[in-house]
Amino acid sequence: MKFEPGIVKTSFDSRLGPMTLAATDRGLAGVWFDDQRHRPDDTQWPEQADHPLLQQAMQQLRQYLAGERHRFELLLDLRGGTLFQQSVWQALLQIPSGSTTSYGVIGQRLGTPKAVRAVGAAVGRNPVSIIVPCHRVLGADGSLTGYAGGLHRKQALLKIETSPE
Amino acid sequence: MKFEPGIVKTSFDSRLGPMTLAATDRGLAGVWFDDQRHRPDDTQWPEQADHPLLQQAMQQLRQYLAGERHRFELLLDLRGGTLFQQSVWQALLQIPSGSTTSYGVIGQRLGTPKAVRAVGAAVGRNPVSIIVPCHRVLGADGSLTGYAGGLHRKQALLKIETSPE
DNA sequence: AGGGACATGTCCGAAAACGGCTAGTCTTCA
DNA sequence: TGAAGACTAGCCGTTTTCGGACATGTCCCT
Repeated sequence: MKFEPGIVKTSFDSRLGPMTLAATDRGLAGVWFDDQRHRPDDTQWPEQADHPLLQQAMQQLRQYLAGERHRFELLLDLRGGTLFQQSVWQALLQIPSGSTTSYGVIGQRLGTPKAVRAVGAAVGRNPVSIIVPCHRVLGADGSLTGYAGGLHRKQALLKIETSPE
Repeated sequence: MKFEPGIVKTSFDSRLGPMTLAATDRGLAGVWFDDQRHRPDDTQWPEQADHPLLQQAMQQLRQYLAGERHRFELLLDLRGGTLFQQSVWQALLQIPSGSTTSYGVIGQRLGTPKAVRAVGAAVGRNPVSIIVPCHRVLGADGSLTGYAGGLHRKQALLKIETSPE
C-alpha cells in the first residue's frame, strides 16, 4: 500500500489500546491499532496532533467506543490499495452498524463470487479500522474468523454495536 | 526507474535523430534518442516546449553535436535509479571530453572491482544520454562494446569529441 | 460428518535469468 | 614464435519469474 507524501499522523490511547490516525489533504486515510498486522511503516510521517480532521476522528472514535455513537461523519481518503481492494472497502461501508455479513456475500455483490479468499485478504488490508467496518465480516457459518487487530478486539467491537443503549 | 509527477518533456530533431528531453523542478532529468533502449514510458508526461531548462539543454546539445561545444552547463536531476546506479552515473561525469575509460576501471573507482557487468548494466540505464557521457566507456581492450542508442551513435559521438576543431 | 481439491487477487520472499564485462585458456594461421 | 580470434568460467546489481500464503466457500467423494 502506498501513501502520498503529504500525509500527517497522530496517536492516542483508546479503550482498546493505543492507536494511530493518518490524514491526507483529501480525508482520513488510516486508523490502526499500534500492534495490529499489515500496519504501514509510518516512521517518516510528520506528527500533527492539532490537525482538525484527526481531532474530529479521535473524538468520534472515543464516542463510538463508549457506545455513544453509531455512525461516523468523516471524509475518507481510501485511494491507497488496488482497484479490487477499494471495491471491497466500499462494500464494507454498506454494512449497517449492528449487522454482519460474510466474505462470500461480499464476493457475490462484487460480481466475483468465487474470489472469496481474495476478499478475505482485501478485508484484512483495510487501512481505516473500525470506521470502515471490517469487523462486521464473519465466516459463512457466523464464526469469528480473523481480525488484523486480534479476535478479542473484533468481538469487543461487535459487542458494542449490539449492546442495548 | 521512477520519475516524479511534476515532470515535463519536449522533443526535437538532432543531427543523430529525433530526441526527447525531460525536466523536473530540480533539473534536467532525461535525454533520450526516441528509438533507444531502456526508454521510459513518457506518454503521460505533459509537453512544455518553452521550458527554459529544456530550451537551454536543446541548444547546448545542438552546439555539442556540431562540434562547437565540449562541456555542458546544465543543472542535472539524477535522482531516479538505485544507489549503485547513481554512483556509476556520477563516475561517468568525471570522464573528461575526448578521453575514454573502461567498465572495469569504473568498478575499481567505486570500490567494487569485480562488479563489472553490474557497471555495464548501470551505464546502459543512464537516463541523460550524451550529457552524462556513457559513450566514453569502452571494453577493457578498447573495443566498442555497446550503446543503448546504437553503436553507430556511440562512434559518432566519440568522433565528434576527438576531431580537430 | 469429515477430508480434499479448487477457485481468486495480492503480497512477499526466494530463486533464477540477464546483461553495454574480463581475464584466462586454447586454437589457428602466418 | 606470436598475434588475433573463439570459448569459458567467474563476477554482481537488477529485473523477472515463480511458488506459497492468506481473516473463505463450494463441491464432490467417502
